[in-house]
Amino acid sequence: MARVRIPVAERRGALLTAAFTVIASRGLAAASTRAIVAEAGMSLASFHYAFDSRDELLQLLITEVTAGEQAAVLPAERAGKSLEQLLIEGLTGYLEHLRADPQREQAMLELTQYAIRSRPELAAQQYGRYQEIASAALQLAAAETGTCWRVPVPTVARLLVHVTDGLTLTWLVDRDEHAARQTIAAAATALMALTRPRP
Amino acid sequence: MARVRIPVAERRGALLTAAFTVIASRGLAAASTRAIVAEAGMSLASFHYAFDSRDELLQLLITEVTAGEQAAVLPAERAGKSLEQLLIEGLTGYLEHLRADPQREQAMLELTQYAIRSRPELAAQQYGRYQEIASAALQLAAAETGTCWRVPVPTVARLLVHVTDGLTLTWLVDRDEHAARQTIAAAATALMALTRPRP
DNA sequence: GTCTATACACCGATAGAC
DNA sequence: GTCTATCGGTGTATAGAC
Repeated sequence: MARVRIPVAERRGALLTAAFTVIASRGLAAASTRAIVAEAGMSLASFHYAFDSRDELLQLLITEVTAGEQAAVLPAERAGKSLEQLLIEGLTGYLEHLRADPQREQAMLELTQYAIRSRPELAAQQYGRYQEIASAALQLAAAETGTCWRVPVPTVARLLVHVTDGLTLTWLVDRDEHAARQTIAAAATALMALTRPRP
Repeated sequence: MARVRIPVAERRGALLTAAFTVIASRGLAAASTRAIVAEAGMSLASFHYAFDSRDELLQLLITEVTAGEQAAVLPAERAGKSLEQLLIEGLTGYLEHLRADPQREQAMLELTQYAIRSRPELAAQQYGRYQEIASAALQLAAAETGTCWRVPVPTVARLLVHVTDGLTLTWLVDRDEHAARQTIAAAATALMALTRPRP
């Protein structure tokens, strides 16, 4: 092994990255401490120098990875577009993100389920963050298109998160891009029923 | 142990049931062959007499459990109700089903993710079945309310499955029944945008 | 056919040399 | 601080008595 002194914070970061890589490529069940240190090129003992336990690493991984989620739902170029168009483009952008790295989203799902069983409050925090991101995007999109929501924005946000979750699960299962695009268009049309022009 | 001869088919059934019980209560990761036979009150050797491997049992469990899914989405009493009302009642019925046995749905999710990694075609079959059930329910509900769908029914069905998946995941995470009901109402309103009166 | 006993790989975690 | 070596435990699967 590479008998080199590495600051513990850096080691922890490397182990977190390695753990996510292993989970994404081979699943949470295969993410043993040994598999993680092999991925990171460290010895097994270094793992337990940086973390007390595998469980501690996984819990930290959940919070880290959730915090890193970006509001990728809003398209960059928004001028002159309708809200329905923004919804379609936003969801399509998410689909592209999913297609570009399916294993990443699958890893997120596995971590969520692990969290539900072992640390429910972490899972709740993760979903709270998703809903905040969705709320902000929905609010901004409405504001920029002279529209407002007829039901409370958090409720629409929750529904939008349902749609992205469903999109993720179903696409991971059947990889049917055409059906996914059709569904996105239908979802956007449906969501428009929850809006009205700004008075 | 209970040195009694049991037909192999019966043993397989008992092991499948026991496996699902263990997965629901303690998670797929905890569903070792030892845990399963303990739940079933058998010896470990009986497991490998009935199944070649743990993996074979899990694959069979996925197909069995999927086939047993019922179209619980349609309310029983439908006369004189609007389509929107039917959608609300159907989704609320699903929420009640989820609240009554959360661990069951969590087990289904864990099995789905296992299938995505190990036998994608099984997962695809599972979701295909969900979409068929949803399609049939949507078609019937529209027919009974003098309505028709403006987009292809399979597309609406896919969206509806997204909503139930999202409902499941988010509710398992935050157990917020009030928010779930608000979201169901919003989803029903939104879906109505995909209908028109029958000509 | 059904059991007990066991083989053998891998797990998380730690002791102790350096 | 970082390593190698090893502990005690559990995993899947099987051998062999009955």
